[in-house]
Amino acid sequence: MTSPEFLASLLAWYEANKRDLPWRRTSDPYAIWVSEIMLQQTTVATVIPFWHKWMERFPTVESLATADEQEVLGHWQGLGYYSRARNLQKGARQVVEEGLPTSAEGWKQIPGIGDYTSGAIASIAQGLPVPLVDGNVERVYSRLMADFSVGQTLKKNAWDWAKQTLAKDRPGDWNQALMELGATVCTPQSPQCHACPVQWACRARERGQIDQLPQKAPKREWKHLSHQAWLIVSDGKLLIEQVPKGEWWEGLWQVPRAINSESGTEELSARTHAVRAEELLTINHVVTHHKISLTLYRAIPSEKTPIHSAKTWEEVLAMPLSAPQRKILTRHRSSLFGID
DNA sequence: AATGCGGGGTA
DNA sequence: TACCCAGCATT
Repeated sequence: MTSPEFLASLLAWYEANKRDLPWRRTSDPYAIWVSEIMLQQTTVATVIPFWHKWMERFPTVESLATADEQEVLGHWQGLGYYSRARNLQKGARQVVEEGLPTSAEGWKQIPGIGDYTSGAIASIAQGLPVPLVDGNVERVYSRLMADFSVGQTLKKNAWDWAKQTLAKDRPGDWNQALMELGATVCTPQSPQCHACPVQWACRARERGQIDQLPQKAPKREWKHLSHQAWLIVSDGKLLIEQVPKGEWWEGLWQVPRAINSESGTEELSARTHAVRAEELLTINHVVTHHKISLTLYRAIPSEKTPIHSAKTWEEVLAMPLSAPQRKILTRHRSSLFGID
């Protein structure tokens, strides 16, 4: 498996078939770092436009380190998992203080960087001989070696294999070749085995078990959540608030929201000094293993309602909002004014 | 080892 | 709806 033929076949295939991704046109460790963080649990196609906009606004570690957090979150809006953005800025500040890490272990000390990302930056941006395992590598490994294990066991086996297999003279290309194979040929559904440069080395293909690998872990149960949000309009402006620290969507903005219950209604009433009126619409939002039902109500402000902090529709929609808030506000506005 | 994170595109 | 994406941090 670690034969010279195996390494040479995959590397040659990579050279001839690699996608032209924007972060492959730079060797700037910061630019590659940004791409790797964005690519955590996020597809390449989604990331590309965000990466361009980010690099335009925050072209250097210094520019990110000194940026306003609201602007950082704003540029992340739509990518999700916002702790990635907060950690990226923390990391930028750390690097400005201490300099760039010079090893995978060093990168791992930076918030938001774990086993995969430290290996990726060290090997791709710095040419260091360290392995990596992501979802692609795990799948490629499980098929090549016909490993039917699941979860942590599969992950550990894949790491052991990646360490042994690593092409130490070209670690960055090798790691990307493995991931590229998984992303474009050895795909989860309908893998293109006939186009695979190492099909001759694949035990799952030899045994006709490609469709059974990798083995899936049992899926988790859905958790159902019900939230309510209040649309408090005064003089054409909406009352909004920043999500407090420790809550979901911390640091983003929202129209006042609580769980959809008696106590939630009381809480919102106490917080906004408004009175809940008619129901406007409900949206469903799915994230990870949660199904969130969010209902928007109109609410009537009182004299004590802090309407001085209200903002126009345009201002609100320009702020960093959580996905469900953006969805429900956009949908309601279009039903009001017939615009998107 | 399991879970929280609180997204999003695609078949 | 199901699947899963260049995962990480916390418990």
